[in-house]
Amino acid sequence: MEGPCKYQLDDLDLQILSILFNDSRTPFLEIARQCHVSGGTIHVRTKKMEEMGIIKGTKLLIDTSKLGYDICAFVGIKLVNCSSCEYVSEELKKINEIIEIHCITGDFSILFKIICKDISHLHELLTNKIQTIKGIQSTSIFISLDQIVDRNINI
Amino acid sequence: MEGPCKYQLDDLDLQILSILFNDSRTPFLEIARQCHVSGGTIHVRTKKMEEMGIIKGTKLLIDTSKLGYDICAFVGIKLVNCSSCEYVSEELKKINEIIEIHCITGDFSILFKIICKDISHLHELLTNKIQTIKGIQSTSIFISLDQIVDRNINI
DNA sequence: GGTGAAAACCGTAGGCT
DNA sequence: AGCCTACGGTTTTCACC
Repeated sequence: MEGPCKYQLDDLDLQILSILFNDSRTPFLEIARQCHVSGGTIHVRTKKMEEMGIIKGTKLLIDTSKLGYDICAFVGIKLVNCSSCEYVSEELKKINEIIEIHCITGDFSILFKIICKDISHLHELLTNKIQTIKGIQSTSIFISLDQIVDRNINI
Repeated sequence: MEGPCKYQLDDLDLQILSILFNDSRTPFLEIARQCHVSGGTIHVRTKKMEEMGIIKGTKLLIDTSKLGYDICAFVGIKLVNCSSCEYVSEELKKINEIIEIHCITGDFSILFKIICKDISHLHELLTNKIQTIKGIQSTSIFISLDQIVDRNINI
């Protein structure tokens, strides 16, 4: 194995990924022009990377504040018992406003990202939906004042 | 104002968003069929939401572990002085492996998400690129063992 | 593995209701 | 504001190299 990654992607694959990172809707023919190959090749390569599971899809980026969701916060959870991690994350999953959940090492067992309309909405979700989940010892809130970067790794 | 959000989106707009949340590359004609309107209408609505800044674009979702980046971690930063927040985040922005940066309230001033090949890569970045930034007092690492959810809010 | 062209499909603009 | 039509561009496939 000589490539930089597990799946022996060649330079062309990486170049395609790099272009799609900047704009995931770049037409294949435009990518083809930039890479000096035919559109068919881009199609085959992209499909291959999708089948490999490298490209999982695309996510719509929206300005949640314009939808009335002004608060973005991270919440760290300490569990009474580590073994309840799976149960608690399954319960968190049911809450629509939670858009990212991670099991983590360190001071907390679970870290999640939540989007709320305002502080009282956050308060209500914490009190009535989150802190009522069995096995949670405590929650620590980190409200995002500003998201400065949201991008893909540049390979 | 009677809608659920600041920008008076109607049911059709919300339905379009909802479909795009599930798959941001759904063809307009397919959305049109699901919403029982013409493709042109979907085009106009989508363009309107882009112009309003509600739809900011799309982000390619990739399996970073398949690209050889096995470690995903959150890092909380305590600053010597709150006022250096902007400077520090600008410096962090220059590091490719950092894909998300937030200014936050709470125990930390800055929280960022970083993708690394392995633990030694993370160690190297922390020691040589991150902890050398002026104004950082301490860093706390939370390694993600499992990302369970990554989605948009379901309106 | 790549090419180039054909066919099917989609995005976009313009006119009409 | 939505519908329909038409055009230009894109995706996808496939025979050929």
